[in-house]
Amino acid sequence: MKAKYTRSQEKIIRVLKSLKYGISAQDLYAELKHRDQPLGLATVYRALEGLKTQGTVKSRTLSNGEAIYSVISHEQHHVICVSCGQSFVINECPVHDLEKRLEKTYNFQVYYHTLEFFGRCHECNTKSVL
Amino acid sequence: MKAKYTRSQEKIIRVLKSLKYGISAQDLYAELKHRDQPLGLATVYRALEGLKTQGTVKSRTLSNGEAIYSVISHEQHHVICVSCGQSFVINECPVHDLEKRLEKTYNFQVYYHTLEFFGRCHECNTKSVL
DNA sequence: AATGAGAATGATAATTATTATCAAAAAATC
DNA sequence: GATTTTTTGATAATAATTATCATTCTCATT
Repeated sequence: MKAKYTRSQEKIIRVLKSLKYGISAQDLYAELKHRDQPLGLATVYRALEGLKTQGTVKSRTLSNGEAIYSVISHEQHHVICVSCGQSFVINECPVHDLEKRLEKTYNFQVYYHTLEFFGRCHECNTKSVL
Repeated sequence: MKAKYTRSQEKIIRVLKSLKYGISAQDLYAELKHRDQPLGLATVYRALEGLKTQGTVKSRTLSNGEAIYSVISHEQHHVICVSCGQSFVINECPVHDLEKRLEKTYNFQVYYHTLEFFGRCHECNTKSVL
């Protein structure tokens, strides 16, 4: 287990920890510039990639292809409407037992998991929007 | 609830049902051509989008940004190595109770959910690959 | 302090999946 | 059968991500 981060990674961790929700790489790039801690876009991507493989940061990919990054800490899952795209956060999570079992069965070290429910929100359902 | 599909959508459903695992839009496009049922690429995307909002098809997005589509039927979740990218299929799923509860709490119609565990596989862990 | 090897960085080009556009073809409706 | 609407396909446009490569920084060793 190494624990050293590059300067870029440290900047990024600081920003991520200051945010309540995840952020895209592009927005992170803008946010760093805004905080007078600018990093090249390529560096942002590289640093995030590194943090991800080290298990410090997690990402979930939206359906438009952009990835949302956040530090691995508080569990936070989502309910997403396939019609309007709006998403709610949920905090319950019943998979911890399964997680433990998977680690044994597959000899796999689990860093984090994602759980997302897709469907239609009340509004889109009543509007019968397609 | 309408249930009519376009011709393209029917072709696509037929292919998806014949596959044991999900497939990307690009590969689906190639597969359709290969089966002498060619569709334009734009049509493939459009049809999938439609099937998704109707709740017939689900997708999960890989970290490289490409979306994997499959018919909503058998539950199938994944364990994914953040280092080598390999993924295993798991069939257990302990979230059905939660799902029912969410539908009530949020007045949300859940079509499907995704559950993915990210971490490092045994091989990458022992190799200490970064 | 100077040096030198290797890692990290940044500007930019290249890649790739997806979406938008728009005219032609097909289906549905009258 | 004419017309209106929907679907389709070729292709251009978009946008996120990755590759390239020259430059800069780190830091161990002299």
